[in-house]
Amino acid sequence: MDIKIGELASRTDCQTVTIRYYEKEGLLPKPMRSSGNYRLYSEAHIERLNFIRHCRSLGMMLVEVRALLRFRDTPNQDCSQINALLDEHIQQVETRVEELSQLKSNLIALREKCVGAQTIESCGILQGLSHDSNLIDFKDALALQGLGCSS
Amino acid sequence: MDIKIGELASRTDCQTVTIRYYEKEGLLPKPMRSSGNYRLYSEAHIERLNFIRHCRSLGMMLVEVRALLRFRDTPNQDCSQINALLDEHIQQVETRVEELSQLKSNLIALREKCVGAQTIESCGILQGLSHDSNLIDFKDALALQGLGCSS
DNA sequence: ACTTGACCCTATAGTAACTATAGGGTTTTT
DNA sequence: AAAAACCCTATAGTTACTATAGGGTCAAGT
Repeated sequence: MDIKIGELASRTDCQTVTIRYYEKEGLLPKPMRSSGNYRLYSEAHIERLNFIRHCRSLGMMLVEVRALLRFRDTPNQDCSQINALLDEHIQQVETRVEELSQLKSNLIALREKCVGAQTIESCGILQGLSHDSNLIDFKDALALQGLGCSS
Repeated sequence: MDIKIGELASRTDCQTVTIRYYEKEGLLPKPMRSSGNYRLYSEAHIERLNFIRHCRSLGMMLVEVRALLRFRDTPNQDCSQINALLDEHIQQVETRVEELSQLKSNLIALREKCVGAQTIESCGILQGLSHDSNLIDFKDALALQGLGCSS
C-alpha cells in the first residue's frame, strides 16, 4: 500500500513541498523509491505526518514537534516530560493572547484619535504615532510573529 | 546636533543593525556622513525612527509602516486612508486573538487527556495527537507566526 | 509510436523582520 | 602608544515554509 507523494499530500492536507521539507529536516524518515525515483510512502508515514501536522496546528514549533516525536518513538519513557512540554507551550499561547489583547486595546485607542479630521495634517492617528510615546511599552509586541518566530 | 548611530539606537531603543536595515529598506533616509564615514543623524531622523518603532510596536508590518510614512510625508492628503489602514490592522489583530484563544482551548483540552498516566505508552496526549483528528480544523492556526508572517 | 499533460525529482532562492558573523576602519579612553 | 569601544560593508542565518528553474517519469489519448 505504498502511495506517492501527491496522494500523501491529499490524505494529510499538506503540500508536497512541505513533505519534502519535513523529510529534509529529519521529521519524516526517507521513504523507499520506485524505479523512477518517486517516493513511496507507507501507512506509518501517513500516521507520522498526521501527527506532525496535528502538532503544527496546535502552534508548536518544529523543535517542539521533534521532541514529541522522540517521545513517541520511545514509548517506555516517563510521560511527565510531555506534560511539561505541553504546559510550557500553553503558557506561551496564553502570554501571546494577553499581549495581542493589549495591543488591540492600544490600537483601538489610537484609532479613536481620528474622529472627524479631514486631512493628514490634523489627523490624530499620525500625531499619536509621532508623539504619543507611552504606547511603546512592550518590546515583545514587536515580535508579533507568533509563538516561535525569532523576535 | 548630529548624533552617531549608537546614540540614535539608545534614544530610540532600537539596535544599530536594525537602523541600518531600515535605511536599506528605504524607511529611513540616508544620513550625512562624517569624514570617517560614520552616519550622522539629525532630529528629523530621530522623529522618523520613533514613528517607525511606534508602528512596529503596534504590530504593523513594514509594508504598512511604509504606507503610513507616505501619508505622513504628504500632509495635505485625505486621512481616510489612514483610518482604513488602521481599521484593517485592528481587524487582523482581532482575528488573531480569536484564533489564539481557540488554540489555547484546544491545547488545554489536549492537556487534560494526560491525568495520571505514567508512561508514554498510555499517555493521552500523544494518543490525542495521533488519532484525534478533529483538532486539525483550521489551517490558519499553522500560521501562528503572527499577523504579517507568510503562512 | 508519439504527444501531451500531470506528476515527480533536486537544487536553489525567496518570504518577513530582523540578527549574527566576518573582516576591517575610526574614534575615544586609558 | 595601546586598548577598548564604536563604526563600516557584506553576507549568511533564523523559522517554516514557498516559489522557481530545469529536467525526468508516468499514464492517457491520438
